[in-house]
Amino acid sequence: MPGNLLRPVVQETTPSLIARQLRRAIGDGELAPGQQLNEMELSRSLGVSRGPLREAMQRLTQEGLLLSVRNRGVFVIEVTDDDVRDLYLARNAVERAAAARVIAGDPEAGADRLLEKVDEMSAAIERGDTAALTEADVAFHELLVELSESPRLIRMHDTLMVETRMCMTALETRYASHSFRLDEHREITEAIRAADEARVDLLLLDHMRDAVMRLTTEDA
Amino acid sequence: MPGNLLRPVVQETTPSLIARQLRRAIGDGELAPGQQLNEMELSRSLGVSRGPLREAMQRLTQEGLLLSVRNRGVFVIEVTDDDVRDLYLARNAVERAAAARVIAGDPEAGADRLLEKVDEMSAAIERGDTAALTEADVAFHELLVELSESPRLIRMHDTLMVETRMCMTALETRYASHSFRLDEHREITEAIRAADEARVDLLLLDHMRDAVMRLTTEDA
DNA sequence: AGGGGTAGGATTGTCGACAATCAAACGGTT
DNA sequence: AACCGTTTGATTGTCGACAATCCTACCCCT
Repeated sequence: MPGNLLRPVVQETTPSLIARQLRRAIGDGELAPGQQLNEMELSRSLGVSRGPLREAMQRLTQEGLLLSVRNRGVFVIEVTDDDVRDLYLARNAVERAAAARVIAGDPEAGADRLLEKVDEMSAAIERGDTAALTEADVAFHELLVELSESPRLIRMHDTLMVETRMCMTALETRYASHSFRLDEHREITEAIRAADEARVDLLLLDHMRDAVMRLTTEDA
Repeated sequence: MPGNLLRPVVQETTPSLIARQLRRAIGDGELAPGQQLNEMELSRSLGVSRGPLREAMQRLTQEGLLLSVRNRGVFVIEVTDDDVRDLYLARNAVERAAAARVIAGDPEAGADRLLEKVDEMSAAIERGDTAALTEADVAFHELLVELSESPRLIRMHDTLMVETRMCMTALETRYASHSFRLDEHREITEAIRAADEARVDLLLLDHMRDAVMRLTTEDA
């Protein structure tokens, strides 16, 4: 036995790989909101046939990232202000539950891991690297949900975060100066360490409200 | 203008239709947990080609209802006790947020609609119709989330409810005598009407705990 | 008898081609 | 000039066929 470091070989399926590529492209804005996805063109640039590509697009359609219109094609969704509000409502629901799980589990260890991400944000701010800041911000929330160790919360959250990333890149200009958000993340982390669920709920809600304000024009 | 009652024609896409069929079949147990889905056979019985069927299966794979293994095929997921717990954890997260939205909106109207479902459950119990009882139970929770008017909560919840239904039908025997759950639903409804969010949270959590207890063998 | 290797059958993965549908441009008519 | 019908080009929807992979059963060898 050459050690336990040989994982079971799980070949990922092709549509799954393509789907991930598309998700990244949407999140990074390479595929703009409203844009139609030309199957022939996309399949060529991805080096696959239309079949697997179509299967991958169905996955994103199910996630709500693409909009499929019969005999017309699939389009990247356009997020309205209402969508942003709904997006953060859903994120709040998921992250709140995840935080509760972390608190019920090992809040100390979780807080330590989360602080690393806060430090990354801090470093990104020092360098004035807004892209890295956004990444660290996203990573913080993804880690929070991962720490819950709930497959379903994680899956739902992943979908929501692609949309979030899409909004952030689309409105990068308006989203620029969020240096003060650093403190918000730190407070959330410490509230988790203190196992103060009520306070975490409150802080998360505020955090989401801030983001919505920043990402929408008219506020509801 | 012949009235405003002509909706815009939205042709549903074929994979979407197939996906719904598959979801229903899985929820009703026609496709048993762990069973492999033979593409050729299924496509014949659905009257479509393998292409659209595969696209539909990718949708369910994304939802977590099917498990796709490369070069082996797709299988209906088998829900372990851990899965049941996670399932209800996720459901609690979604329904809790939905209830909060209802309370923030029009709790009176929502409670009225919910009471209808409770009455349906009551009627089903009178008739001894367990199938109808299960349906009404599911309908109650689906309505609760629909009332939130949150597209994302609704979409996530729909997925979770297919799994729930699958568990219920798989363990129908053990799940039989849930007459007392009627009161739980009524209490939840009235707590919503009273706009007592904390109480709704508590009742929902209890409700979920009950269900998990009933659907699992070993309790965590 | 046990183990390993090998052929067979079946299923999935991928591709290319054809049919169906749609949006836009064109041309004719009033 | 405005409107309507038609044609055209392009894109999607669907299908069948071929290649790749895997599981099973069988056979041979030790």
